[in-house]
Amino acid sequence: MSQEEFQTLLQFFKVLADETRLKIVGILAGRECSVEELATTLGVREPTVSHHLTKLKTLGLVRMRPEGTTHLYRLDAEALRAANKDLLTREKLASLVDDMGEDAWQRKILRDFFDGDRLKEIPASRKKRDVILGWLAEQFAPDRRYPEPEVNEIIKRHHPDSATLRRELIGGGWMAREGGVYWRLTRNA
Amino acid sequence: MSQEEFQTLLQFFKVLADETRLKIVGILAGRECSVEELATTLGVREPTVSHHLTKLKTLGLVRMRPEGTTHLYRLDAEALRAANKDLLTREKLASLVDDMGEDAWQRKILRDFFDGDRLKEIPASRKKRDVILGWLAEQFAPDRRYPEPEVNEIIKRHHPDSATLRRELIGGGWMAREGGVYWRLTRNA
DNA sequence: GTAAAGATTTGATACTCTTCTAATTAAACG
DNA sequence: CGTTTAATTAGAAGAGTATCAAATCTTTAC
Repeated sequence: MSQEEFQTLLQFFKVLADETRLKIVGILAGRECSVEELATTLGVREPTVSHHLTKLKTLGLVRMRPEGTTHLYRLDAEALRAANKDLLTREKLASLVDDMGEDAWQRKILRDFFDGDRLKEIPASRKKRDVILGWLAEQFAPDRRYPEPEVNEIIKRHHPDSATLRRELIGGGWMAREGGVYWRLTRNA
Repeated sequence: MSQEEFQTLLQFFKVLADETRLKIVGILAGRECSVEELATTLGVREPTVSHHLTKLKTLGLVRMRPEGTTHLYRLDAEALRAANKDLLTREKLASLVDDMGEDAWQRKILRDFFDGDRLKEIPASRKKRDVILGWLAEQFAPDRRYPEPEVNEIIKRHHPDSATLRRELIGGGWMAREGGVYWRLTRNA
């Protein structure tokens, strides 16, 4: 599962989302630098630079090499290339949240529009109506055939306007009809 | 010039460096959503989602399509691909700060170690010594030849230990010697 | 071994930005 | 045209974090 991967990506953006830190990365892309040199170049104090460098180190973006008492930092080009590789493809992003589905929202819609088994009203917005129709379709067995009067009866358990809802179930592709007989379609996931 | 480009990149990271916002991008990568749907899915209030969506809009990462009174948002896949393209190559980063050179730091070193024309001491650290030696080399004309006594004399204007400094100038590649004659080298940039 | 240089850690302050509630706007529908 | 639904804007409270000064640590140099 990709919850960790999501957090990694988020951490990556957080680390780079600071002006000073991004400048440090830019400077180190060009040359090896000591902490003091970075501080004077950036116009900040050494502790600030140290602080930022530790954050960059957690991503593995910079490497340190001691020389005497000074610490020379440089950019890890390999890590940079790896990080940039497919950082933001649509597929990657979608996969990071694919487990966080639409369920929560759909449950809320059902809660909002149902009073027990009774449908309080038919939602005006298409997306909400689809949620209701999806639920309604599930009240029919997938492998059975229903004559029109039975369809109406089942719908009327939940809402009086069976004609409109029956039409919507057909038009939305939730159910099919041939002659006077109806059956439920299993929807494209 | 690339100051604007730097700010753009920084802004990009800032916008994506938020957990809620990154989740929104992930969700919209998979399907078109209303503000309300995003809110319930994420477990936050609508105004919060609106706030994040405006930030994402400034990057052009999301597009809005009104349907009735609801606003349906979707990810702009083209913008995403463009943003990801070479986001973080070393060359790109280096070019973003190439005008912010080492000058500030070098001036500080010269200020620290010089008292007027007199070099107070020879820095122990290699990088600092290089700055001093670079300055010292500039005291020699690039197209002249200097006998050793003259080299010593020029160095002694700034520091008594002409022997050490003369050796360092040769060893560091700042000057060259043949027989008893010295001349300045123009350094690799 | 003591001192000095350079870097890091600690603790405090200030600032930015997320999130909320409440108020406002925009659009559809009777 | 008012009413309702959905979204946005305004304003405030709170969390997170960049920065600094002071203290500590670590390594070299005399």
